[in-house]
Amino acid sequence: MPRSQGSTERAQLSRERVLRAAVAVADGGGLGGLTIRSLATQLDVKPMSVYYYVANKNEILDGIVDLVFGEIELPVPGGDWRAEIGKRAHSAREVLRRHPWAIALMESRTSPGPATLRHHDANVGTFRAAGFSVAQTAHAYALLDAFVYGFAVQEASLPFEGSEDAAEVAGGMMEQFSSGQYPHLTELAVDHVLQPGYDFGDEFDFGLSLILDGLARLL
Amino acid sequence: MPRSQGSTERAQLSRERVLRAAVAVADGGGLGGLTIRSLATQLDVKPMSVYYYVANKNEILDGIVDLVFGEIELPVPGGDWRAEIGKRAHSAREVLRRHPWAIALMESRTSPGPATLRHHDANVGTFRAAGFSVAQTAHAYALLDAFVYGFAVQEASLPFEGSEDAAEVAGGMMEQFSSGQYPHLTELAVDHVLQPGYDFGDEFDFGLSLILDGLARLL
DNA sequence: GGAGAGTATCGTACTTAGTACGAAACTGCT
DNA sequence: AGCAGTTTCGTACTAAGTACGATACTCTCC
Repeated sequence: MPRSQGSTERAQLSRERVLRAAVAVADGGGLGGLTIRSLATQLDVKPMSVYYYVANKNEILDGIVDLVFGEIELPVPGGDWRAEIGKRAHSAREVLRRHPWAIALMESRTSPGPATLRHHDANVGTFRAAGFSVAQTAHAYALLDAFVYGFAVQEASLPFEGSEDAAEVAGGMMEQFSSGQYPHLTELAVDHVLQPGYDFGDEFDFGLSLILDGLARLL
Repeated sequence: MPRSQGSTERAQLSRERVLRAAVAVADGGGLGGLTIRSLATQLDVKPMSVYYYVANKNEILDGIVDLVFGEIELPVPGGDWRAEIGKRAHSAREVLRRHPWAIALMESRTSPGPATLRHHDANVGTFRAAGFSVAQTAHAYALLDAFVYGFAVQEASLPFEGSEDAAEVAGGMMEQFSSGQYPHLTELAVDHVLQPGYDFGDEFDFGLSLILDGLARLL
């Protein structure tokens, strides 16, 4: 019974709408909160209706990973490679921050969608245009992406957001720290991480610069 | 009814045995294959028996993450920092290769166990002993771990193991490649990744060296 | 050596989630 | 109107986490 009463006109479903709604649900409640039923609720339909547009939940997961890849700004081959690669690294980090659940997914999905392939192609192309050999490009891209993904993993696992609430969260761990068993961790926490103004996110630029410097030396 | 017939003496359960069995199940069938029922089968008991040793499945997940951290070789503060840090990076990579499911877990768990804390403490201590300032240690460790985790994520998402079967797996993707839409990816695949002898794992040493070189320059 | 008390294991059953199967409601054509 | 194609939904089965309480075994302490 589509578009039932004619008055409360409900937009048509579509694969696109299903996947976008899935992203919204995951953003709100994590991957665990994404169930066919929660997705159906979000779309204001009954669970089985979404199965007209996707074969199964796996297809939804593949689909939203590709949507996320599509949100990352593409580097432009032929431009200033440091700027282009840096730009897309920052963009990727932002996107993964917006959709932390995507990191876990990218690991388990094995069938890349078109946005994913386009994304990788643009990156590889940027390195090649900058003068990196094919082998060097493989090295560089593997390293850079390992850093971006890994940083996102770390950032996602932080139990706090920003620097303000770091202190209180750390309070709980401090009980274990105060046993004196972890002196170096304690020092790092007390003298650095818990200081006002500390933002783990700043570590991203340090790492990115170090890596880009190292890569530049290859040329 | 413990140790029932006296003859088929079944070893006592324990939290330790439960967690080790959980690791074994996850190693065999991935995180998805780890259910209370599959775990119980592995232990040769009935599902509810494991709940005597753990409060819920979450506790199992926290527990096995800590077990995995415990498998990683610790660096020794005060030794040759490059060697020590490099050793633990390789060890971490090996361990994460043995237990690929652990990567996804580390992201979502927020209550570190003792092995986890000990691990981080040893790393931080090694940097400090090498002469890195507290702030530099934070930079260095964040960068290094981002790389190690990120590399593990990438390695886990490879649909093949070793270089032999790369070719056939790539065959499927090639259909999309051959459309000519992804020229740089195609070049990378054909001229490099699919060449005999290519092993993605080798990229690890390149990245690790580049990072350690960059860090050494800080001192 | 029997009576609790404590320890370890299990049976039953409820809940949530994915989804197969087919019915039903609506659309546009003829 | 009648029919075919499209879209949505109702019912129901299965798998998995786990609450609750029963059951069986072990270890004191008299």
